[in-house]
Amino acid sequence: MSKKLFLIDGSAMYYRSYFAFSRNPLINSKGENTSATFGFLNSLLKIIDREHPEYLAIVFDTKEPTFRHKIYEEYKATREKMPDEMAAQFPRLVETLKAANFALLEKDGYEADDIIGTLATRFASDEVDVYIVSGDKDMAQLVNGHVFLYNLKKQDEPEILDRQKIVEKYGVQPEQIIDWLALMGDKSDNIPGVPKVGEVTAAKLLQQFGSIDNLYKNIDAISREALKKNLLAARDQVQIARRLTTIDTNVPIDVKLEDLKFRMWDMETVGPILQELEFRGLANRMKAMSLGQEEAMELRKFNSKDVRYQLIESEEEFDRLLDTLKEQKEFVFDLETSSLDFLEAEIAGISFCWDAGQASYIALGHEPRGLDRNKTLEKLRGVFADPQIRKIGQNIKYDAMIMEQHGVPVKNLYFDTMIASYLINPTGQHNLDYLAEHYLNYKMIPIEDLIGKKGRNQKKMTDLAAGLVYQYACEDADITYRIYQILKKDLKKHGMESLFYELEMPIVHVLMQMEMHGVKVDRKLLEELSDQLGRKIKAIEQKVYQAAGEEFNLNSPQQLGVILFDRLEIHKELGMRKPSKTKTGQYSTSEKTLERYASHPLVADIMEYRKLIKLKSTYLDALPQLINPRTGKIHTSYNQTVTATGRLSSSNPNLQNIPIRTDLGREIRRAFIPSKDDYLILSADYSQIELRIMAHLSGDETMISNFKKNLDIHAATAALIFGISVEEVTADHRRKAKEINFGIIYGMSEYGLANRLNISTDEAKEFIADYFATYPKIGEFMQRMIEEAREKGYVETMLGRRRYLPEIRNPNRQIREFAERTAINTPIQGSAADLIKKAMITIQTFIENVGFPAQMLLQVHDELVFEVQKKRSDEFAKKVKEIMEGAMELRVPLVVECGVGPNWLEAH
DNA sequence: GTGCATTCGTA
DNA sequence: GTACGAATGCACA
Repeated sequence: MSKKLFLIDGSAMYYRSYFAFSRNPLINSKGENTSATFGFLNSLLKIIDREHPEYLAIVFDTKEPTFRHKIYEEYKATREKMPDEMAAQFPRLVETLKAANFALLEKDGYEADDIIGTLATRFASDEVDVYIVSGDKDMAQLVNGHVFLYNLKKQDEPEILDRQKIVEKYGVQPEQIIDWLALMGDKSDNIPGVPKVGEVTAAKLLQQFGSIDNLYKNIDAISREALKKNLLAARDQVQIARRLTTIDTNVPIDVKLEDLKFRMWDMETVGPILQELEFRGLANRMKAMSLGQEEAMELRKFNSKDVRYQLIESEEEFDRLLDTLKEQKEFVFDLETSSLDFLEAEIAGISFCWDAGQASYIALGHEPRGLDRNKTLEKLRGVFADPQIRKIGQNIKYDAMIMEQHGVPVKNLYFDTMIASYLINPTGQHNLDYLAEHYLNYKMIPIEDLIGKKGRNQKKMTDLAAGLVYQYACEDADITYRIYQILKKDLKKHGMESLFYELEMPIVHVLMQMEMHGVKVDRKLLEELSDQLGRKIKAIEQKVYQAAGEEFNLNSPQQLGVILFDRLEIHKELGMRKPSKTKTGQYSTSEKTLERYASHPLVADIMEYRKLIKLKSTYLDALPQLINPRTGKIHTSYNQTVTATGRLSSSNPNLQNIPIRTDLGREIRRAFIPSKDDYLILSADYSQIELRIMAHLSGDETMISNFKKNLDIHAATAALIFGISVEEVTADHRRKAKEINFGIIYGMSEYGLANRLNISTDEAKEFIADYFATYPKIGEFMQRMIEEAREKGYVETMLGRRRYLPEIRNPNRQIREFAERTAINTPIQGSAADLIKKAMITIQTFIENVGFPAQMLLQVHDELVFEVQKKRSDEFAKKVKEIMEGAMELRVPLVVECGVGPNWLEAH
């Protein structure tokens, strides 16, 4: 067997690694972006693990110009500079690679390609096969019987290209690659080719003529005149291109094969660096590899000696488990169920883990049999209800709710790995599969292996035999436990213990109560409104079709645009221009665009149609379908780990976007009613919460004093920036001031404000200048947030919630400025989220401690909605107001407005 | 069936 | 100009 020499184009691999993570960069707790280093090492390990090369070298480009620049000044001239943020990671990568013993090569004046070409030519022999890892098709010219291209693929198998595969892939022999590239040019290197000649034409020409020289000798054999003309015109250019694309295989570099011998790294040397980078999984894997046990890092499967997964099917076994469970201070529990909807879900079984590598699965609802469900759950009540035993889980709210649905209350929800991961990096992923790979470098058994792919034929857990499920279920619990051990320490390191244990975990219980209780809606009212709108919509539809002269899909912005502006050309009637086009080249037909053409009766009708159809389809028709037949109520899900800022989100349905701004839309709120006869709806909302938080965070004296005087903040702002008295403030003044106040929270630019207020950029600029003159510390605050993001890599909220902003150093202005706006907005929006969560916990505790006849129903970012017994609603409103206003001590007062009524609409 | 784009509802 | 989720159409498989 030949020995293998791997020659890796390090610069190319570095680029690829960086961009693989650019959407979701890897950031360690120090805020250092480690994406490129991680990706690079990962690729390297993959190769080594798979191929066990005897020799390996990593080759880099240098910054010095090469002989190609001398031949052709424009060489690579159009290539974009490496992003700063990417360049910043390079020294770290080199440091790591050196510590891991890799042979690194570079030489001024030569590209990595040339060095690789030289070494490949020098060392390829009957004894040594050379594999080039580059991704660049230029390298195909080097391929021969002992030189191959090796391309890493995203998943599974790498692609290995030998002579035959090159011919299949490109349509030319390796010896023809140079000519082929020269004919078609290379955009990324700024080498122009022959106009109109791409991969295919170039390959055809070479198949016909063999080489460029021969092609020009027989140029008259080309019948297509245009092609011939282009070829002739580019003749000199093609010769230059040939020289540029030819890889130099005679680079004077003093390297012997023995210098490239791959020697396994020493963990003593790389270990500390990997630890600094916080590459835990990778470090484990490298350790395993260095010990010569490549498979070891695959976490042991159920049947291996270190993992004990147990299926519990008999009462005796269960009783033994229960006895041990009772002695634990903490355990992971995880349910397998028949459905993701907690009201529908049947329990298939429960897995437990309190020691890494050991887990048990209690089969309760499998085919053909399992333990008696009710009896077993009854026996488990004690441990679940025991507040001394800490419960750990992944997305524990779901499991706990199902237990409660089955009559088993769960006390002491101590640790949710999903939430912990969310706090460490809110913009990342938090599903168990991802966490397992990220923290443990372990690939979970895919659930599809068990229940099949999504779709009609997907099985339910309860359809399967327990013997098939338990390994999967035990693995879930085991992995969750291992991740828990890591994340627990991480939270401490990040200074997030109180945020986690005192805010996020306690809120889980509150959300559970809200979701399980649900909110009553008046189905009949919704149906009546729907019928009413349905008739109106039909009428408008007919009118529009008449005017258009044909029927089309009014819901399709694409078709609508064509009808309005190509067919009817309504812009001409109005003496206006066509609207701008969207990214995908269709006419914009958004509300904002249509507004401009609204004087046309057809457009006015379409706008009305849009409004009505939206209300009907999104709310009136959707909500009744989500009423649970068992409870007669709507049970939304509150998601605690999706927003980047710390807010909750709501889905299935989203009850955080029920209309309020238009009268017709508001009517939908009339359908949200108490679930009991003698109850009322209470709505409590924070007044100007985000502005108040900004006043607090900035410490701006003027704004603080405005709030302390309990002034109408927008009017007060208007008076100050326009230099008039409060009495002189008109509605228009106030509106403008309000826009600026809001705009500031969003980190707006003068351009944005101008757009919003329909004024010139200069005027907007002036407004903003006046604003900052009025509230000087607000401007300082904004600057400070941007600075903080630059220095630390993240910004944080009042309770220490973080958001990483790697884009803050992005050289692309648009991207960078977006990050700057987020740096301003996130501490404000996120602190408001912290605040209301705190209030929710206190209110829920109050309700439960006192047994108050009230229930929290909804949270809409700055508003809480309850149902409360009529005769005690005043008392409750007072208490809620007191708690919400006292949730945190700020430099400004917090103001909460309460309203009660027979439904959500009238509670406002 | 899945994924993206557009639009529009909320704070 | 921040933060979301849902309905719809449409191009792809």
